[in-house]
Amino acid sequence: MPEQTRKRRPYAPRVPAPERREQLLDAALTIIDRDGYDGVSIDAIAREVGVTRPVVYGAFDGLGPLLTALLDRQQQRALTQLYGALPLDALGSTPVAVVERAIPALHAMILADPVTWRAILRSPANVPDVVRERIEGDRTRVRQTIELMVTAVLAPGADGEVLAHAILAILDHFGQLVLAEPERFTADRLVASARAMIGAGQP
Amino acid sequence: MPEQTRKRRPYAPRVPAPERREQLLDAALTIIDRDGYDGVSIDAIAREVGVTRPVVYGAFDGLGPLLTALLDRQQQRALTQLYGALPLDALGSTPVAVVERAIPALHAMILADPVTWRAILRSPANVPDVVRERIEGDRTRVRQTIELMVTAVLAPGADGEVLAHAILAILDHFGQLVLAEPERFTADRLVASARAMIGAGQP
DNA sequence: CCAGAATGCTACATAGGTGTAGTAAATGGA
DNA sequence: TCCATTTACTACACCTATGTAGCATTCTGG
Repeated sequence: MPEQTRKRRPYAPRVPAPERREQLLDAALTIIDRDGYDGVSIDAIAREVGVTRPVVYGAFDGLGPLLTALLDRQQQRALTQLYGALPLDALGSTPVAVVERAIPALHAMILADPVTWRAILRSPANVPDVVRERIEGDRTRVRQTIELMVTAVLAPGADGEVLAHAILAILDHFGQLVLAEPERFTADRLVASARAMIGAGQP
Repeated sequence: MPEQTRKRRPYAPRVPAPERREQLLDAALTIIDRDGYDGVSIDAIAREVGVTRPVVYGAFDGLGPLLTALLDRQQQRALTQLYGALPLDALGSTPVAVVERAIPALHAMILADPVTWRAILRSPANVPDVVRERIEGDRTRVRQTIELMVTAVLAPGADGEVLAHAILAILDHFGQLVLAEPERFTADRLVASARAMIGAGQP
């Protein structure tokens, strides 16, 4: 009987459940960074870790819960970084001063953890609903924070809502530029342009 | 033999090839608008039209070529609209004047053909390569046009490249706001905010 | 009215993904 | 040492999508 047990797959190293969960989340993040959100699937994650699908199902209830857990893990990190970088104590400061503090801080923040920020900034509209709603919610909250800063710094008559949208759109796009070409888009360069935009004639 | 010909599918209306092609492109656009780019597939398009897949393959060589054809059709329309709305004769004008002309024009343009613009503005990173490259190329060209306008209007020392990125990011996002909530984000409101941003103290 | 061209359908093979039931191996404590 | 637990694997059933070969139907011009 030579063909009896035809090459059983070698066992992957046995790993306790909690550690396996972390490992799977890492794998998911790696895939997102390498192949984009489209590449993420239970199957791809299992392959990335060198394990079979049932192992993944043993650790998470499916792709949605897994990605939610991934967000849970990255979210605190990211938001902490972000709120640390935003000059929340902007009251009484000038717009230019705010920009000159915020942009370099955000620039450094992104380059310090590019994988996380690529996953957030490049997150497309087609991610699983759980993920999209989550990221959208965070964006909204950040935008509202920006709105507070805007109305604190600018004339009270300004349209804080729209300005906050515009600022976040710029920051978002600047972030993507930095991630794509860090050497070309330095903090100084972005600050200079931001300063030019707020109006060179500002006090 | 009662079960001999078990319900053959009723023939869809016969349509000459060129008309069928248009119909399929319309269906693809409808699906993109309704379900996003993820919903688009040969299968979905065939279903949308009420026809079987081989019919689609008879008209196009696959999803890539079909979407390319769709872009071909929408592109001229969109770019014509866009370059008509952009104040290319900006030299000698003030930034505020440029904004006051451009934003209402863009606003009207988007609301006049929301389906096309949703397909462009919401196009995510994960569309088929053909489409992504195409839209990216167009964006780059538009951005370069903006860069020309910027350097024409602003001080020659300004960083045209970064400013063009920022402006396009804002316009892009404003477009999405208008598409999402046209009543809330009127042209006037967006113009006012843009004016505030270029600096209230500008001449 | 009746070919033959044009158009549409069925059916199949292929590929990748989901989720699960049942089984096999490793591990640690009695 | 041996058994129970934990962990991992196999195998299957199912789904959706791609792409194609061959057959069926409709239409049109002679």
